[in-house]
Amino acid sequence: MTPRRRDELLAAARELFLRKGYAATSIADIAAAAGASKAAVFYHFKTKESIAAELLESPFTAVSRLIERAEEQRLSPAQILTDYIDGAAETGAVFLAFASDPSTADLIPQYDADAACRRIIELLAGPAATPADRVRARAAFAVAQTVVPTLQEHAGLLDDATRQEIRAAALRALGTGGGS
Amino acid sequence: MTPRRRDELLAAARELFLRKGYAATSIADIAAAAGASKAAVFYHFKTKESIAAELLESPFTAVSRLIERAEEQRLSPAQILTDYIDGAAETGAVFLAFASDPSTADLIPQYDADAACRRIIELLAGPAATPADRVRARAAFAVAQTVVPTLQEHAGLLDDATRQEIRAAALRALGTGGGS
DNA sequence: GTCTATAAGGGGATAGAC
DNA sequence: GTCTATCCCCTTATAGAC
Repeated sequence: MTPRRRDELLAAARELFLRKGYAATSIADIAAAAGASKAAVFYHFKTKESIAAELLESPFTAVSRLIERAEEQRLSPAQILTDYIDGAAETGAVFLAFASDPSTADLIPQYDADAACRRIIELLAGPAATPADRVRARAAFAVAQTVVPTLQEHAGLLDDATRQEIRAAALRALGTGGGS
Repeated sequence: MTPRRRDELLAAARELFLRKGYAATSIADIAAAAGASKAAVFYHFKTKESIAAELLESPFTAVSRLIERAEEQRLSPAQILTDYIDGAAETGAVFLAFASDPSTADLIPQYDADAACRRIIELLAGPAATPADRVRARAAFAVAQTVVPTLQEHAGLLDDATRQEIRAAALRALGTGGGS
């Protein structure tokens, strides 16, 4: 009932997609990293794409929900950044890694990480944003993205102090007090 | 004497590497984008790698020289960030794009963009850096990297005001006055 | 469920005509 | 210099034995 192998393959795929990118990772790479054969991969997953889709599903819906809440409840930039950073830290930065991997553009149309990022930046910039506002919003979002390399250096774990430090830097980059 | 075709191919390759990433861009893509055949690409360039190497050479040496100067003359974080952003804006952000494309890791050992980025972050963090210092240095560097999407939105041109805005956001993220 | 073997296609790269 | 045609390997994906 518990297909352990499947999880090992999924974990191997995640690690490789994060380190080498989606396009540069082959099914053979994934199989070898999990100590299995290529055919085993295709027994557990229909296509290479579907592996990416499975890895991305939960992180992507988390970000989507954040965007919805931000729009409906008019969350402040500080709240958006905090939620985004916490979510990224918890889901192991898969969303960010895929969003910044150009070879995954248009891979899974339902999970358009790039569009989600652009929307978040718009929300950070505010309703009547000037070009300068957008530059600052992009800067703040870029700081939030540093959870990826930070996670990699901290062996997949982000302590609270580090998370706060990233959040503070993002807010400073945004250049506001963080209020509504 | 002036092989125009070569420059067109180089320009097409740059555009595609930036948009889709190195691994996801095929020789056929490059040839089609320049209105040529695959064989034409291999007449002008020995390998696909060599195209990347040629695109990366000038931006990489610019960054290398910045690192050398920063080490020898003990440049301040503000000076390093300013130079880096200006250099990135001038070289069309090729360096940054390759540095953030995971599929180019170890492509050209001489041009290790990732190592260069880590070195710059160390220099920004300072000699006796705490973990928090490193987080802030990474944040500032991440802000500098936003020249990539910003250039893309501004059709390859960064006006002085925008450049200053990015620079200011990076310095705020770093959390210092920008002094020595 | 996992394997070996293989099909089908795309990738980088070459040969040779023009 | 540029093309068409081709080579060969690697990639995704499938078939079928165990």
